[in-house]
Amino acid sequence: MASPTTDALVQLSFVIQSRLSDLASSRDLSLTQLRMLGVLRDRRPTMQDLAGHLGLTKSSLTGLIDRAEQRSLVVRTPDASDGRTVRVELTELGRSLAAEGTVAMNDAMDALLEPLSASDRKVLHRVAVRLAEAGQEQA
Amino acid sequence: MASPTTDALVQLSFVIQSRLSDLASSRDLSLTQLRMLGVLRDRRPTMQDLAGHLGLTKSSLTGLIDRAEQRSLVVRTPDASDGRTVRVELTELGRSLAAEGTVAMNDAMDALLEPLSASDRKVLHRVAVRLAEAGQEQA
DNA sequence: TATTGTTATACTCTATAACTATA
DNA sequence: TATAGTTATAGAGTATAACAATA
Repeated sequence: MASPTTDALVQLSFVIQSRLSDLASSRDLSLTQLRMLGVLRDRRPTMQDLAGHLGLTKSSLTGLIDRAEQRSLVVRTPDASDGRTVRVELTELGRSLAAEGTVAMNDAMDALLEPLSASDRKVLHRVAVRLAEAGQEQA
Repeated sequence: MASPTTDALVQLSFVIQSRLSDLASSRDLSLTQLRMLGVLRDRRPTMQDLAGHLGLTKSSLTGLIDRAEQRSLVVRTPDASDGRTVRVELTELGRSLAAEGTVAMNDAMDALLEPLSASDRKVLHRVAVRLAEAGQEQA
């Protein structure tokens, strides 16, 4: 048997992912696309950097950006200083979808956390920050 | 901007999913297949029930079980009392993989939680149980 | 008629390997 | 040669709609 804490944490992560997935697909986005839009809100990365942020190979990213570009969510722009490099940025449409997605995410998480006491929320916040940092460093 | 708590929780869920994914793919399983094996550890469900547990359509499940059956992880068995119904159960190989996966999951979660104090773990446990329950009821 | 499951089809996501263009 | 990105190819996962078999 899985330990009770393992089980609860894993289940919670599936609950969160499922909320995010629903929220994305109600806007005809995949979860990967929603993450990608989120990353681009404050960056104009190269293809390779973006692949790194999302944990994808460069060829996977090519396809992802192809589909997003077809939908006018992002554009590829040449890099002035290196002819091999391509930078990706949001279009206006992409930016508004990204902003909308962020609001929806906050609402969904607020709803999920609603049953918790203020002190539990505080602890959860602190613990989540710490674990997320530790987890991403290791990866 | 996403609220700090939303951000941390969402990131944490991605960290957990990524750990689980790694753990699954090191055994040549997808995360969905690993979940499916976990569900079958203590059930012998119909195709439809299993689809419900995993949040998939019946046709998606047909493909998933086709692939798992080709790898001898599960078997389809006819239901004695209803000729339309198919039940799915683990093979010995599937059962040992499922058990191994559970152990690996516990180890991975223990490693992730290692930096937390005992009291933080206690709160996290209680909160995760509560949120996971609430989240799954709603779904 | 209603239910259970499969098939046909299509699309997204992902990867590996080979390729092109630039440095 | 090395790096950035794309293309070719393949397979998993997912869904919708049409179908077959059973109830």
